[in-house]
This record gives sequence, C-alpha cells and structure tokens, in this order.
Amino acid sequence: MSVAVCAESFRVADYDLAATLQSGQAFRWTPQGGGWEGVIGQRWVRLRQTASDRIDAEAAAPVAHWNWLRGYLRLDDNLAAMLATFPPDPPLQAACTACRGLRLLAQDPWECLASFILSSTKQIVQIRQIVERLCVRFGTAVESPAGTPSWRAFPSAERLAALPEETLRSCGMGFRAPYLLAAARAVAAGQLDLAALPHLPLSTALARLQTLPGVGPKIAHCVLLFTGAHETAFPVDVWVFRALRQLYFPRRQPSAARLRQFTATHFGPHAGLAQQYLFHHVRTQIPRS
DNA sequence: TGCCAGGTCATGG
DNA sequence: CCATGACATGGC
Repeated sequence: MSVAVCAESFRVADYDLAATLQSGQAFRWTPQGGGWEGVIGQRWVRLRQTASDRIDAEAAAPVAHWNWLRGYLRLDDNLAAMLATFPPDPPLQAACTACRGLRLLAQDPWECLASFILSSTKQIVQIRQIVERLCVRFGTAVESPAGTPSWRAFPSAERLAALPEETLRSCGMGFRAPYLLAAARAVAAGQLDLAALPHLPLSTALARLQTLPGVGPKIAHCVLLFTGAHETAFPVDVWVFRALRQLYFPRRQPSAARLRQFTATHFGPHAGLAQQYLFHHVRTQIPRS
C-alpha cells in the first residue's frame, strides 16, 4: 500500500527524540535512515530530529492536522517547568542532567496495556519481537510511502479477543497468552473502560487495571504513566528498584511498604517523569542491557 | 550452556 | 506483611 506523504516540522525545546523513543515506554519505533519509523493509531509515521530544537515528521496523506502527533509526543509539555517540581536531591538531578530532553509519551491505552502485559520478565528486545509478531499477524495494514517496509497497526482488542489462546501463544508470549486474551476480552466487551482511567483517582485507576489477571502494580503504573493518564504513576521494576535502593537507601533495605510510600511522596506532582529519568539513567549508565 | 529478563500469582511462614 | 518458586521463551 503506497501513498503520498505529508510533512511538517515542529520546533521543540529540551526534546531528545531518540532517548524518548528508546526509553522502554514504547516498543515499535524502528531506526530508519537517521530517523524513526512507526505507527501511531492507524497511521504510518516517520520522525527525525534535525536539530536540537527541531523534529521533522512525515505521515501518510491525507493529514488534516497534526494534533494526534502533538498529543502522542507531548510536544506541548513544558519540560523545564516539570523538572522544576522535582526534589533537589543529587541522584535525581544527576539523572536529569545525564538524560536531558527525555520525555514521556501519551500512547494508545490498549496498545500500551497489551504491550506491558507482554513485558513481564522479558527483555525489551523480546517484548519488541512479540509485539511485532502480533502486528504482522493480526494488525490491519496501514498505508505507507513506496520504499518503506509494509507496516501494520497494533491489533485491536476486538481482533485479539476473537483468537484462541493457542494462536496468541504461537507468537512466543508463553504464559502471558491467557493474560493478554483476558485483557482483550475485558476491553472488547466494554467491561474495562480504558478511556475512563485518566478521570479516575490514581488509586481507583490502578485497582481497575489490576482486576485483570497478569496485571499487578508495576504494569498498572506503566499503563497509567505512558498513556499520559496519571503524572504521579510510578512503576517500580527491577531497575528502578535497584536504583532507588542504591541512591536513596544505601544503608538498609527498605520494606516494600516503605518504598511504596517513598515513591508516592518524595518526587512530587511529576513523579512518573522522575521515575523515567531514573530508569533511563541506570539503564544507559551501567554497561550492557 | 546456563542465566536472566521494565512481573504476577499461589502458597506457606 | 514477607519469602519462595513456577510460569514460557529466547538473547547474550
């Protein structure tokens, strides 16, 4: 499917596109000719940071407006103002300095939920592989310009809900197959309203997500943070846990409860962004992985 | 070859 | 509450 392209250029400040797209919050962006290709919703997109203050975008025509991209990339966030709310502690400030321009995205809730259900005890490379297989096999084709690989949308909840568990399992997701299927069915049936999550209190939104099998606190926080639903969502995975322990509790291991209380209070109104800086910092500083 | 991966769940102190 | 093991699969 070949189609004409519409282009636009956005002025940005403090935006590191590469770091943002590779920071483990989204799993489909692919480096391509000095830029990044991917799909947002039902649309093929190519992004390229051409200067520290500029991001160029191309998308399959027609493009009536670019609000969907502004929204996804959160281009209207005032990063400096958000960083200014952070506590002035040395570890966090070091992470902010090292990862200048790292941003949060506002992704589609279903794709984000499904992807993070697949993420448990998987390396990011493998999560990407499973997601890719799902898209190739069950996603609808999206139009892209000649010369680009064929791209597909992330499969809808309805589509996945109709599949047998074994078919999902054959994408290499192992024991996560029944979890993904249950989530797809809950969303497709309207039993879980993802669109409502931003309007609920954080604790309620977390509880809703955690009614799904295979969705615990970590994945629930990820979904609420990476869809732009809750700024104080604070996923604690193995990396963030190690970072928090080393940086803030060097003496003695904090209890789970103590740690939860700390992450819920110490980092302020943009705690989730702080989490992303800590995560990306430890993952890029420390050799390998 | 074996260890381990952006976890969660069930079980037993 | 806290600790432990199982759960599939594959990169390194």
